[in-house]
Amino acid sequence: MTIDEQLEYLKKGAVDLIREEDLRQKLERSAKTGNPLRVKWGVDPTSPDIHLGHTVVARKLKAFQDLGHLPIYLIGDFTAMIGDPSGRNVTRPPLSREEIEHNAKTYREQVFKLLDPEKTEIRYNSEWMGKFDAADFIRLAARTTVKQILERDDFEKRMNNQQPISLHELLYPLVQGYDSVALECDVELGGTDQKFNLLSGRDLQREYGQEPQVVITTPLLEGLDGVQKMSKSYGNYIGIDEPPGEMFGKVMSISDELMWRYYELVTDLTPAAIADLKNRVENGENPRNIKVQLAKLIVADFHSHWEADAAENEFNRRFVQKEIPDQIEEKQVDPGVHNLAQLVAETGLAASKGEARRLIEQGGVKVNGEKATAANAGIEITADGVLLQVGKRKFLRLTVL
RNA sequence: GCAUGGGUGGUCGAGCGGUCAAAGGCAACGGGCUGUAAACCCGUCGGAUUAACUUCCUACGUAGGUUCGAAUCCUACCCCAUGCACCA
Repeated sequence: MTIDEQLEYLKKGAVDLIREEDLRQKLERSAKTGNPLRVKWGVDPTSPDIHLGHTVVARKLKAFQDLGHLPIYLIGDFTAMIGDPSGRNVTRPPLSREEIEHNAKTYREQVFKLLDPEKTEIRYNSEWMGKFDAADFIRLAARTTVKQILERDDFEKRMNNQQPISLHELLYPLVQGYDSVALECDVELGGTDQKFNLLSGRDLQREYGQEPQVVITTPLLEGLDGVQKMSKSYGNYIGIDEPPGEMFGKVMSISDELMWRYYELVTDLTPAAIADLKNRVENGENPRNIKVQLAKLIVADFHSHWEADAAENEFNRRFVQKEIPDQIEEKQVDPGVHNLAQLVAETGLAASKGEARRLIEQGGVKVNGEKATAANAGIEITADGVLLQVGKRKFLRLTVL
């Protein structure tokens, strides 16, 4: 690829590229000297799972890797030990060394579903931040001004909305920025919400006499609800560790509109190919088909093609032909006659007896495939077992103890 | 420390003595329809209890109080925000 082509490739889907000219220079120099660019992606190991939203950035990292550059996967274990700044109302408890180590490990495994581990550097910011003493920290803090830090969009908003900002949050951009100094990064990637922090790396590198890194931000992927950004705490995420069937189903549950966003951000399809799909829908093709294709692409990315096919088949059988799944969880109960609502609640299919009753009244509960009508019906659990279904997705086979 | 304004259900956010288990939005859940776990429409959305109209309990920062009656008024406390306190 020519430098121009590389630039185009790296720009795809990015929101900010600061500055393009700097990136061009770095690419040119790298091509000349043969030294790969050092490209950092920092993650916060407070929650152990990577979801689809993270992969938007990870893909960009992979793009650099594919061009022969060096991804640096930075695990922010030091910052994690202090606590999490993004927990706006809830201050999450600091994690222990062991928890962080554990999370970092799963992170590593997961990210290598996308990246080539042989060509990736994994670093921890405790390597250098852990050696900082209070004096070092104060010296670092002296490199910036309060006003500069408060320019960060979300700080400004929170100031205006009278929401609290604790002091240590102001230090985060500094620590994150210093990581770039320590790693001598050429490029740093992150979601658009990271823009300020990434830029602060540029500033600090300049302060420390280094060439400032290039900053590339990627859009934040909306979660399944299509409203909020994908995040574990909103429960609207697709974890890349999830089983194929689950993953497939979740993709199918996003709205037709949102699916385009997923195509753009988490698949390798070119803009032209996506435009083509859109065209097909406009010309009357069922968006469902296009969504199935998306679901398969995503499942195949993190599992395999055959598992993607299997997930599709399973999905069709269950939701199109409304058959019951092959694998059903079993639970043992005492033999004899049970009150239905009670049973549904006790087995965890509903959160409470009241909810169970409501579900039954609304026709959401089936016993052996028959819609249950009376909440207080007695049902007998025999040696043959009883198949209990709540809604379309929850199945449970009850057998005698 | 003082002053002012706040703390409401998963979340945002109304209510400011009774008709409040608490409007409305969002999220979630069930049903219908369909092209799917999409869109749309309908319903549900603290817990227990009754076949059911019901009844009971728990809940509006915490603890008390006033009142026949409190999320709403008073007192104390806790927490949050903003401002003031220095430069006279």
